[in-house]
Amino acid sequence: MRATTTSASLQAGSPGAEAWDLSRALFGLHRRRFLIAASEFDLHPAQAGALLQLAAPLPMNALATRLACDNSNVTGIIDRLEARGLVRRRLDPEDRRVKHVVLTAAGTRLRGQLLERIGRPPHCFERLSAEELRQLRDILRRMLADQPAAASR
Amino acid sequence: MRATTTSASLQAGSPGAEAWDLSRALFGLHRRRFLIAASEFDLHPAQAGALLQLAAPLPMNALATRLACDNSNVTGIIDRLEARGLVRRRLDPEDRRVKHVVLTAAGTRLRGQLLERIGRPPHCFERLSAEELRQLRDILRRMLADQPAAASR
DNA sequence: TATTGTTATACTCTATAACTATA
DNA sequence: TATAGTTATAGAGTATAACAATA
Repeated sequence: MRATTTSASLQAGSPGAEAWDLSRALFGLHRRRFLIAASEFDLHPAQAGALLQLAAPLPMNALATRLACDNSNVTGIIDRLEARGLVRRRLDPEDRRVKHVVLTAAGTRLRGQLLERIGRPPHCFERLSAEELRQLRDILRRMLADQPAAASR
Repeated sequence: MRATTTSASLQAGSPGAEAWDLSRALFGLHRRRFLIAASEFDLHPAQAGALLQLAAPLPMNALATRLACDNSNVTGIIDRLEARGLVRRRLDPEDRRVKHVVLTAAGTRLRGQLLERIGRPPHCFERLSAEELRQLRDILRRMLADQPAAASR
């Protein structure tokens, strides 16, 4: 027995708990697609993950937070993406400690190709009716509204 | 312009496409939780991923498929989990080429602790009503019904 | 004094290819 | 001949700690 503040619909065996279990099964499917897509572009998973985070320029620091890894790892990952001409470092004129990671044209193109692969809904989405897809979208919208990308729990 | 066989509710900008985009945002959140939980138990992400796959014993081979990596990687990952007393290799009496990876008592315990961390729905689930959680569960159930864990697209 | 990013180190993961044992 | 798993190798990721530059 554990005392929690969780609402009834989120406790073990509840609809919420089961919905999260099923979500995690879907994550596994997505993860495999992601790994396969990354390898097809000769990207290490961590490199592909970094590229995907770079919809807009991001300080090294923020990138480390999003990738849930140490700052020192980002140095190496960005080094190699930079050597491949996919990103560049841009100094922040307002705080000269900070470096922003910016996609090059080639990086933008490759990121787009990566998104074409993993951005397409998986086949199991085709099992749903148009009405169910709308319901799913609306529920996820409400769940994720105003959630900063780098958050959280 | 690309010719696809995708139904109207899955094309770019459609409810289905947006639902998938939002799902991927949720995956990112889950991924960060997973990485943090793994490091708290001194597990490399790949080791934690392997442990999570081991709800039941699994041949090395099948584990490699689920982790979307080469067989040769699984050898090292399982070596280290075995050295830590979390899993053991069990020979298959029917096909002596095959080794099944089985959780030890300690491995079962650690896997349970890991699941306590990442198996709890994230805070954003609390934004949903009981009715919405039921809807979400039902939609995901239909989407994932009869999908083998190691599948697919 | 704290923060950003880098470097150095040790360990782990990853893919590839070659190898052994078994089918 | 094909498959399951291991080994060897080279390159990359990962955490930790120490460091320089900047705030």
